Amino acid sequence: MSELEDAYRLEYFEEEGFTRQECASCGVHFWARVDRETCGEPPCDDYAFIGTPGFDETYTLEEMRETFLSFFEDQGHERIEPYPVAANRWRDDVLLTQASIYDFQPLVTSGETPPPANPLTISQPCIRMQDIDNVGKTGRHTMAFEMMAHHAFNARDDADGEYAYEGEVYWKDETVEYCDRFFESMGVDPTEIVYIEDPWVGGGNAGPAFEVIYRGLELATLVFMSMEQDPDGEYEMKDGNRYSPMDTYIVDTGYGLERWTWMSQGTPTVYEAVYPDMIDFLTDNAGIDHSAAERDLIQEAARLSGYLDVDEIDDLASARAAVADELDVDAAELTALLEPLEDVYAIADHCRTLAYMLGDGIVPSNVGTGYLARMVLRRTKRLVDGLDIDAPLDELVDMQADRLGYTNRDTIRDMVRTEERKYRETLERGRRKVESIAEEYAERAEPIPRQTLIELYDSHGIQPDMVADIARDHGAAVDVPDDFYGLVAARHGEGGDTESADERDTRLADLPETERLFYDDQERIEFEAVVLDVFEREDGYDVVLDQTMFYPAGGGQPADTGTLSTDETTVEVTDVTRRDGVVLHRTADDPGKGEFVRGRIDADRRFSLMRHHTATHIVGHAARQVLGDHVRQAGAQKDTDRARLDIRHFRRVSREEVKEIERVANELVRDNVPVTQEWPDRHEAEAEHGFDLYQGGVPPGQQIRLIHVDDDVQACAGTHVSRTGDIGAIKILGTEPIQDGVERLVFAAGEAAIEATQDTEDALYAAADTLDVDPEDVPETAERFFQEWKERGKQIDRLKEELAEVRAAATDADAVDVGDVAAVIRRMDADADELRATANAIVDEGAVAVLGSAAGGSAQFVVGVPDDVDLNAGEVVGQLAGRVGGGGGGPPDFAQGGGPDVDALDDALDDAPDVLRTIRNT
RNA sequence: GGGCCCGUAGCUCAGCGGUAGAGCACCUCCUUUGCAAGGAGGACGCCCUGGGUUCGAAUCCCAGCGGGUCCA
Repeated sequence: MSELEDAYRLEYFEEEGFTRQECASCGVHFWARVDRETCGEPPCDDYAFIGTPGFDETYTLEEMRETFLSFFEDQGHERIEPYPVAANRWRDDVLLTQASIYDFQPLVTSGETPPPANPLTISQPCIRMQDIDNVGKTGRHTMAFEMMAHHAFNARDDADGEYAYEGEVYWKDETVEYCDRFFESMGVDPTEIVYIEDPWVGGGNAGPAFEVIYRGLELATLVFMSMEQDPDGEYEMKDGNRYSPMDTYIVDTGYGLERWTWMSQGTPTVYEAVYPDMIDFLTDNAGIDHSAAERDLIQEAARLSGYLDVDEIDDLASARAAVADELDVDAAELTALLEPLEDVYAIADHCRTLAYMLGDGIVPSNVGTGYLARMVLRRTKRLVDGLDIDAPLDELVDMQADRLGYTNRDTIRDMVRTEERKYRETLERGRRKVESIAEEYAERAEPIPRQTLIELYDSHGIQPDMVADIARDHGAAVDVPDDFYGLVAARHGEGGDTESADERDTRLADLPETERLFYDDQERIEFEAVVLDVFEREDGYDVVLDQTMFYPAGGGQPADTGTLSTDETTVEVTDVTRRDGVVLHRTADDPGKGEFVRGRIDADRRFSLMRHHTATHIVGHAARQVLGDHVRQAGAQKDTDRARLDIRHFRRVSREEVKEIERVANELVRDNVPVTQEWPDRHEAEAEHGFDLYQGGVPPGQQIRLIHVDDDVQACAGTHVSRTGDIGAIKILGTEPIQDGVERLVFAAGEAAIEATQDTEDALYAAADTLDVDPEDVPETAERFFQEWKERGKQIDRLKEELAEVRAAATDADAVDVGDVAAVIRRMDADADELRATANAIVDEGAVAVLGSAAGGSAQFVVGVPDDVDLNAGEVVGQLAGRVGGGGGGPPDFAQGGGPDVDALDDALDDAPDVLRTIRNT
């Protein structure tokens, strides 16, 4: 780490008279214009702005954002619109946007695509779930925040590769100077600013960085991203990995909008500065009312709250006690005073988090970002209930959604209400389950075991403290282990990383990118090309051409098939893939390197895939119109006879909605609008259409291909029909839930739609034929038949009872004396039900019943014994069944059994009297 | 995407190889007519679907469908 020391010696520091100093308390190195004892950051120093704002003027959140952005605009930066908080919309390695630099990873930072502007400034909404436990308690942590930033993307002049930007815009000195100047524009005395050296590591990159401290508060972080992970790298960073310099180097700054606003107001906590209206509403509603003395105490405690960071202290209670000690008040009293306020702060923050998430189209679910949204919502709900706030949660979230300017507020509220209902149901289910378990253990005077506790949480989502509460009411003890969540994690085991060793074919890397002709004319099926190379594979050959009409598998569209012909031979193309821009045609035979070939693709297959692909766009578009703007693609797969589109939605799609989607989709087909493609600059496309472009993933490159169908625009590499009318018809075949929050729509397009409809009709006609009614009468008739069938079942049961009684009445005839009781031994070939009923009837007459049957292909016995007779029916059956090669058993008064040897049945029954006598006598 | 739990009467669930059960709700009668009333009787089940194991499956195994939950 010390190897980086030189990286912090800036000319700017020299010119401005900064000196490098070491904190007497924590030992970190920092730069300041005047000599200091400590680094300025808690716990080495206290907050020095609570009640005494640190800037000349006070700002609201909106004013501060605007001030920052226009300051950097004046310094030559272009202002960029913020990205969604759902970062998985443009990258697959993270779920949520946690910093402004996320917007530009990985394609811009690696130099593959250019930034939307350079340099640029932005205020990016972010969500950091890892801060969730700190929210409300420290006074400065928020889960949702805006990171104001300016970025500059530089590439080394001596770099080997080609990069989407070149040269140096600016680097460390300018970045620190901008920071100083922005502080000065706020009226800050520059001698109070401290730059702490704090190397940064994250996401495979690293570099030197400064934390910027003013009056005890970290207001900005200036990161100089310049290294990438490299096992042979010369620098070892704090994460234990080695890093080496990279060809691009990037200024990555983060100015916390909320903290700057807070600094300007000097309120006890950041929350009061950021959303004062909501805090007022919540405190009022929760009935929190403080005396002047209490308010003073709260303010005093706030000054010291910087010590409370649950990540850095062992025990919140003792840290709180230390604060109480300092203020000379009772710790319990202080806690009682602060805790409701902390919950109010947390609620306001969580509601903002939810507004961002749901507003940006995250649908609550059991996976991915949806699961995070669900967790936040449930936590918020618990806090709201804990404070007895009677405003509905959807209204609280809506207050933040309104403030943040979202337009889909009705959908947001709908999703919140749906989630609340699901949570309530889960809690009710859990309560019943825990109650019955608690009663059981209370009765046995045992504590509820850990294993049960863990299972309740893991399988039913019931928090251990809730189990403890309910158990106490029922008088059962619970032992909640300290490392409870660790035990849960252990239950899940280790998730092994699967490494994909992608062996690069050097011959392949030397080949030029294959020209893709299918974009020029998507309906052509023949072309000519030159075979550039042929790779022998285990099961055939991969043929590389200079240009091709074959579509390689991708974007949920399967590859084309067809033939490649030379003058001498024709080879079948069975699969087509694309690697690093090179299209590989899999064939059974080698057409010959350097040969001139005519390619011909299977037109029926391709056109069917095209119809399904365009239909997928249309169905998605229609679903968005019918279900709401939050609907987006979660996956898609096209085939020749059907396609499926997985969409994010917070409810099952009803039959009515399916019909409506189908109607809207077919309307678009009948309108016969043109389907067009274009290759605009990616940033222009993003600016014009937003990230909803990337329904099927984010393509690399400076230019991206867009497909327009009516108002629908998507980045898409697939092949499409030229007019919607070419699809013919779209038939939605069904829906199925893929996971919570994701519904699959299965549909067929064109001829496949007709065939699918015919298949459905065939099934109906077959049913109608069997029932011998008209197709339209099938539902009614089926209903009637089913009712009648059930009625007959009952009737048969009644008749069997009667029959059994009649049979039993004839007992005397073939009764045998077995000691002092009578036994009826009889063969009657009937099913098990009848045997049982008859045996029961005989037992009611006071006799032992031994019945045998060969019905149903096997020998069966039923033995019944009256209450007052000392004979074990199970033993009898066991012995008899043994004689027919099987087994049996049951309770002492009524047993059943049998075996496969039907021929031995009569002999077994003949032996039955002896068996009975023997068993009675032993 | 992975793990775990659950599908039985209208509802909530028990039963976990041997004749399908309880509470609530429902219907009839009695007693009362005071806030979850009491008593007697009654009706109500493709035990999610399809395979397998077994003499025998609601019960065990496999697959599917449906619901829930935890984790990444």
